[in-house]
Amino acid sequence: MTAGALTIQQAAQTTGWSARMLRYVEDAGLIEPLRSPAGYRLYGPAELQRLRTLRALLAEFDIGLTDVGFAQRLHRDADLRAAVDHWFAAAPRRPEHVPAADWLRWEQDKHQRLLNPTLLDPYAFKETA
Amino acid sequence: MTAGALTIQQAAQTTGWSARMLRYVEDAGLIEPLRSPAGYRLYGPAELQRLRTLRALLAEFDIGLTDVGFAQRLHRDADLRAAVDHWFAAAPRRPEHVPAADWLRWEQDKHQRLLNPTLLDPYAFKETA
DNA sequence: TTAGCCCGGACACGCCCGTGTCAAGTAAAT
DNA sequence: ATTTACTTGACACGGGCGTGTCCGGGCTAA
Repeated sequence: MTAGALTIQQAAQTTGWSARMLRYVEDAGLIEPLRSPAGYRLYGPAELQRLRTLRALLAEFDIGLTDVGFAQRLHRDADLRAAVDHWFAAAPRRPEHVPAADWLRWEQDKHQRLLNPTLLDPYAFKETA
Repeated sequence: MTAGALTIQQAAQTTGWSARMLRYVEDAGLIEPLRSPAGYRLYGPAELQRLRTLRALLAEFDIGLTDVGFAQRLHRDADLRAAVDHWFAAAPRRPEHVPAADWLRWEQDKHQRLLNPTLLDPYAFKETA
């Protein structure tokens, strides 16, 4: 069995994680090793490489496992990705060279323009209970 | 002043957030309203709309503000985005129709193939202290 | 001027994240 | 057969997230 895949302890020492964390990473859905018939986790070279790069990723950008988990969700759930992208697309990216006061006036003007009786009042709030 | 932009309390009631949360959302870097000369937050229609869609986003997908914050980081930091994408690209997306045992053998074979003396041993771990 | 908003800062509190450790049961190695 | 390693499950605990609340001080409108 020492042939092709490493056991969790060996994988831990070879990647710098702890065995506990390897299970935790698996719970997070990030790296799910194969199992032996008896249920032992078997880490192949691909998993080991991914574990190392994951470590580097977390360290280099100071992010958490949950962040990568969310990125994975973003990566897989097209609806979520679309919704988030759409939200960012609505960002009021005011140009830096416009003084805040002027931009406020422009915002106010836009508000007036938006007060079209055929549209809902943008100030209204309906509780989505 | 009741003309074009709403004060924090009004914005809160009109969007369903609390004033406290509006400040928190601002701290998270997600929605940063303009300020009056005296420092009062001024929420325009764009901010209000974004606040509402943000609420819907969090509720619909059961995600947190930090998740959206991370998505924003992903959205802005090209290096981070590239690193994360690269990590996902290395995912061992084994096809579902291949039995685990066979796939393990394939992995082992790949491991053997990778044991090229010109490459680093994929099992090696160097502490990046 | 006085009542009512706003500001930043802080304390509090419950819940989740990351991590170690321990326990009871099963598999592997010697 | 015994020791070692793996499994799941749990308790613990420091830190951050999400949120309310209260404070002391500045702004604003009646």
